Amino acid sequence: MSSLSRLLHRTFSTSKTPPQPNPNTIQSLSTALYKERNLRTLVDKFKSSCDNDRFRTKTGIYVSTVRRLASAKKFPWIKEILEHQKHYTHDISKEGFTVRLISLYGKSGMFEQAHKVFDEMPELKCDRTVKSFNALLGACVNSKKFHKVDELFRELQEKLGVKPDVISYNTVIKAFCEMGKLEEAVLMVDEMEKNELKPDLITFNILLHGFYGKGQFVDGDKVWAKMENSNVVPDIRSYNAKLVGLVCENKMAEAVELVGGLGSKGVQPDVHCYNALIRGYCKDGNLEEVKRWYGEWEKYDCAPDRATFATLIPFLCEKGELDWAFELCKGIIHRRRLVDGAMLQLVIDGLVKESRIEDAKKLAEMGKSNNYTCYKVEVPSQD
DNA sequence: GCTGACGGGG
Repeated sequence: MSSLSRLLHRTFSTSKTPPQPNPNTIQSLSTALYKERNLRTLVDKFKSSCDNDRFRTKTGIYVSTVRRLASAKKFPWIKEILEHQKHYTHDISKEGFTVRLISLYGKSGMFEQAHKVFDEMPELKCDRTVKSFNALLGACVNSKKFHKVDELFRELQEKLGVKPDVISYNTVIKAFCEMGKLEEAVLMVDEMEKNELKPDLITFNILLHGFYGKGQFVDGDKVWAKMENSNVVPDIRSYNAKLVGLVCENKMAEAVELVGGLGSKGVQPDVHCYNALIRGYCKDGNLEEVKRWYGEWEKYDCAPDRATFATLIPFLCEKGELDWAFELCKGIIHRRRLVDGAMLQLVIDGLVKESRIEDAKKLAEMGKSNNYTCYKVEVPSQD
């Protein structure tokens, strides 16, 4: 047990230290080759680990491995490890396992492959129920083939004789919202009700996100009213959908009021609320309010995260608030999940522009020792 | 256990 976990951790952990980054071309080429070799090793280790029955139950490792390969655009390797799964005839005949493959292909944007697995299910001796039907719809959405979703939904219902459930409808509604076809999304709700399926919290959240996100408050409020009439209790995501809409429309006073009122509704504000407000004030160019809200973190049950800094740091650089940006970077640079190399480079460039070469070098040095790949200090010429 | 549905920036 523990030896398997240790092996898994050693092999598939993402916290492996990359080699020393270097802006020099030859060096960065060798870094790229190193990464490539590393990923190839990962693929081989993954495939051989699959022979272990317990390994194949580790959904999380499948997800993180495929995600790493997808972000490196190694799509043939994704195909290699997922097609390899078909050797495990006992597993592949279980719908849950095959659904996993379909959904992993979908998350990698490989809809064609997802569809192929779905089509092969009969010959893989695997039953197809509404579960794999939904997995395929979801893969279609995740691959951003939104226009295909509705067609697939109609076509497969007939072909397979499956009866769609709430999840099927929610997936199609999501696709319509993504395409901005909000009226059609609402028509789908009518259709599901006709088929005696009740829209649930997720249905409403998808719609709220669609309408409010496009600044359509009147229709968004209609969805909200329908949600309440259906005795569906809004959660933090429902409120955040509205909040994002308010922030997009620069309605900051209403946005603040909304967040302030959450407590009395028994809803705990989360990091998305704060980021939305900070984003709004950055968009407004309102440094005072950005400062004020940033300081509010500790009063609540959340901490600034990657999205916070991704909003805040470019804003501070633009405003010439290099002191604050510099301090923030120094504080979070050892936590890679919070800040990326592009953010550091922004601050370094800002410092250089103010002729604070020593500070720029210091930050670049810190970046280097924390294995960031982006840390160039280009000293402007003196003339 | 066997994950099919809702989030944020560039």
